[in-house]
Amino acid sequence: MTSTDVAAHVGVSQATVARAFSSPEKVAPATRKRVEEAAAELGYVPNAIARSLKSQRTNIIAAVVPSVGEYWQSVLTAFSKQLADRRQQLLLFSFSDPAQLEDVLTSLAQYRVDGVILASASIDAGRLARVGSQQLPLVAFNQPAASGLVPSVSVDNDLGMRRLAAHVVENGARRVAYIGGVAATSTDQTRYRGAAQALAQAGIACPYTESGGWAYEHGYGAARELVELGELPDAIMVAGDELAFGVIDALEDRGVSVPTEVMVTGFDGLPQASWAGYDLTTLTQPVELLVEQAIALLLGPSEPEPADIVVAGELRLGRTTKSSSILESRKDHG
Amino acid sequence: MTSTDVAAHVGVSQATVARAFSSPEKVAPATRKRVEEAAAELGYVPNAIARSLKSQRTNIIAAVVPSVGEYWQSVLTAFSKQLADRRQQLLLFSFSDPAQLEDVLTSLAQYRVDGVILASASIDAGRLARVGSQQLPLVAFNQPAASGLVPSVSVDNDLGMRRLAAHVVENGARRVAYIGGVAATSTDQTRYRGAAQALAQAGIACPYTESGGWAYEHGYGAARELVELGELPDAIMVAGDELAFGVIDALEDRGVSVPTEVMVTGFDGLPQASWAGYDLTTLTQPVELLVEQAIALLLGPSEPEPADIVVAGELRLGRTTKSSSILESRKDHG
DNA sequence: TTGACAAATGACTACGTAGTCATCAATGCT
DNA sequence: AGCATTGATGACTACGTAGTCATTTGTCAA
Repeated sequence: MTSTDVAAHVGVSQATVARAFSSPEKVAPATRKRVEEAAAELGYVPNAIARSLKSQRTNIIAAVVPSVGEYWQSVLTAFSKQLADRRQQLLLFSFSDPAQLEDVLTSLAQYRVDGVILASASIDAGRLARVGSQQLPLVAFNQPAASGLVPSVSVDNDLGMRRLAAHVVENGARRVAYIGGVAATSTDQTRYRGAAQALAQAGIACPYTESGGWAYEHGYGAARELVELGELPDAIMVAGDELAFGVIDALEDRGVSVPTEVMVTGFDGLPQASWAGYDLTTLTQPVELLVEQAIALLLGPSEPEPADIVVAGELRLGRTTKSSSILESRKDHG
Repeated sequence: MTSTDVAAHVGVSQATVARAFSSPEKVAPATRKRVEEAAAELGYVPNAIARSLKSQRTNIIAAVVPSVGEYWQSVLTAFSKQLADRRQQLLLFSFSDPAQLEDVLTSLAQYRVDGVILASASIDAGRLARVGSQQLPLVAFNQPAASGLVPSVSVDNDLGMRRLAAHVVENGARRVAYIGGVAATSTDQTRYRGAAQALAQAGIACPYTESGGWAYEHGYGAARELVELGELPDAIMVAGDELAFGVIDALEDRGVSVPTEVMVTGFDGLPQASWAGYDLTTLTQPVELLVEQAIALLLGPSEPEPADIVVAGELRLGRTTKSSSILESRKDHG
């Protein structure tokens, strides 16, 4: 069913049918009505593929996202919602292994999308630069390594971790451990640096442990090791919320009470952080705002300049760092 | 950069360049090599939009999914992964309100996708039938109401709930309450019916409480009310895992111990159900398998027939229904 | 009444690709 | 040598739309 079919049915030209849909004001009301009725009757809907070929715009935004991880799922949700409001569609390219990225980017290139959201901590700078050198509008999402190479939107990892660090110090932590995700990623590095520097100002060291991933199990495993080594710190700062959930569960499984014996902080502000079961102290990322900025860069009037938009997150205070606990237990023992 | 440009550069016809990419075996190796080199040099990539227009296949599958909910996010992940393996892309259409569905389906129709996955409990049968009456391949995912109207793939809600019910009865439950999601959805109805019938066979009534949604907060709220009314049952069967997490947290917040005082079961088998913090007894949906079936129906050689594929889930036994507890506390009191 | 002008519509074409058919050269067979 | 066969390639065209330009119709003012 094409515009030509409808045209024949109504007795007008194909051009008029096309106009009735793409610029209705250019068609006489009576004609428009007849066209619309015929279209409805015949079940005609304009073909976006053909339109895209003609207009060189697809109204499709591609998102390249890791296929796992609570955080990325929530980001994706936000993108999908906000793009729908702007009548854009989301074409999803997910990958589980950075090695697949090459393939993904290749098939992405074929679709002539209007823009690309590159969201993953595990794309190295070289590849990033290569992708960015194409002419297609690109925005890196929460990927500190992108800075300078391609336009990017990120939460302020450094500031966020500093705030969290300040918070645990205020709450009496004197010995702090840090559990990271994947040490090779810039996100991990930036967050750790923020925490370490802030703690250093308070004269506190902050040993880094790599958990090897960003999932629950990684956090669980890393915390279990920490417990088994003995020497538990007053607080464990964790690089991401999902990791932190694992950390908390590992601690409590082994009879270590959170926050009474050890405080825990996360990072991301996932929905689950607010669940009563965890009630995690974390840095909530303003996901909706970040996504809004990313979309604005992509769909903005001009080509996105390689600017780096950094947005501050919001400190969420949960039960995992209740202030009294450590101080009191310190008194008990002192 | 088009195939024509490359052709001019190499000194062959556009047709040869096109062939070099779409059916390389039809091009002499030497020619192919020259074409590939020129393409690489010029940065030419075939235009999928134009190809789609010509071939009438987009290699794109649309997924219509609710924009919220842990369960749908995990389903989406599975689809995205499995479609990538088959060199298909996923075009995402999410909606937060069933009322938006009309718009979503309209814009979907424009994209001439190769198939549609309709995944939501909240599409009524009438609308479903209307969508199905289009000629485009469609599969309803976990949507019992679709039965007979459009091809569908679902987990066996009835059987699953029966198994869970049998399990809690074996573990000594005598009074059981059911917390549903949205009573108007067929998923909710099917699951409740399964539980109620299985329990009835054991002579146990199973009052239904609607929580009003499928999210954590809904479960939390419903359980809180149950506690405040007093009269706690031995077990609470919950229509979905995410709801169940809320139920568990609400109970424990109010000092009701799970499973010692009240057992809790979920449904879905979300990743979080395996997290140590919850360790929920639930029915794990074989999501990968369900997704595989759905894709097979869509991309299969023939038009999908309105068949209903129902796959059994797997019982996951967690700590939330540890057997001894209720029986022992019963003895203590008895 | 007629010229000027705007509104409405139609004819035509390009977007980039891939399939059909035709053409041409090289090879094998009698 | 002559002819059929095969492989490689080019010319041409359609896919469905929307923009350009030309044409027609209607309206208004001089």
